[in-house]
Amino acid sequence: MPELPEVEVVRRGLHEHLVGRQISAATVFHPRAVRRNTSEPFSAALPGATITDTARRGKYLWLVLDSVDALLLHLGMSGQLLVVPRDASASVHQRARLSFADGLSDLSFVDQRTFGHLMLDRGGAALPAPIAHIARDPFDPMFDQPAVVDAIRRKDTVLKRALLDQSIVSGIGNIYADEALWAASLHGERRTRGLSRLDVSRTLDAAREVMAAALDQGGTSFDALYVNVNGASGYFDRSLHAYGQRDWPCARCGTPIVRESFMNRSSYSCPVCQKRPRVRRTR
DNA sequence: ACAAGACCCTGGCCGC
DNA sequence: TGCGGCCAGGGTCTTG
Repeated sequence: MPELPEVEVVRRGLHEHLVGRQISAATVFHPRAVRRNTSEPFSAALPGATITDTARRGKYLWLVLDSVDALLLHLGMSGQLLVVPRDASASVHQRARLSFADGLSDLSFVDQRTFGHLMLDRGGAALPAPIAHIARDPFDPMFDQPAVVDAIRRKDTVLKRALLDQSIVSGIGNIYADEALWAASLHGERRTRGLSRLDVSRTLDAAREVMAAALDQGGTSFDALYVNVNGASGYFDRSLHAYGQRDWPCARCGTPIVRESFMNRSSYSCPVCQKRPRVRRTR
């Protein structure tokens, strides 16, 4: 499940393998992979373009092209970008493929659950238009933490929901949200308006730290669906303290970690270190 | 304007 | 063994 660290690992791999190469063909195999465009722009606009750079914001990454266009990529939950030999047979779940003029290798986009997608942005802006609403992530040099802290505290919502809101701070998904909350000893259901600036800031620091640690180790992987461009899985899951650790002892106090339902997904936390707020009675 | 829930999708896994 | 149902969950859209 790619969040910021996993996407960054992929971006680095793509940068190493793709910059300077000229695209010769772009083929789309599944309409959902290009649902925010049609498939036409890919086959029409990409051939002949040279990849000059790569970039990332939050969980989105993009290839900068000398044609002024940008090829935006989002991995969704199960997307993989694989640099494969040109004659390699396609995975069953291959959704799109780029070939290059040098013929050295292809880029294969593989995505079992089809939440990932490609977008062609023709604006030429520094930040592609389709992700103009995505906030800076905690690794962005321009990330303004005091402003983000205030934005979170202005929201009428709970802390975990705010952490997952990509328009406030990007890159954090369910896994790193749970890890950051555990590290900050805060329950995700805490109302953001009742939190101190310090508590919110500590949580953001924790998110940055846990994602940095994951990045050092090549990203997190749980179900072999996430792999980097060479097909190697990350292994940060061995270092998790909360996510997926139901019934395992909390590393701080030994209390078994509990799983709770939240936003149609799972939240993991320590019932002692992360005190659940009292539910406000609504008459 | 804003918050919250629905929906999209596939395959592994579980219980019956 | 077969099958229904659940689970994983980011982002966008719809509803309230």
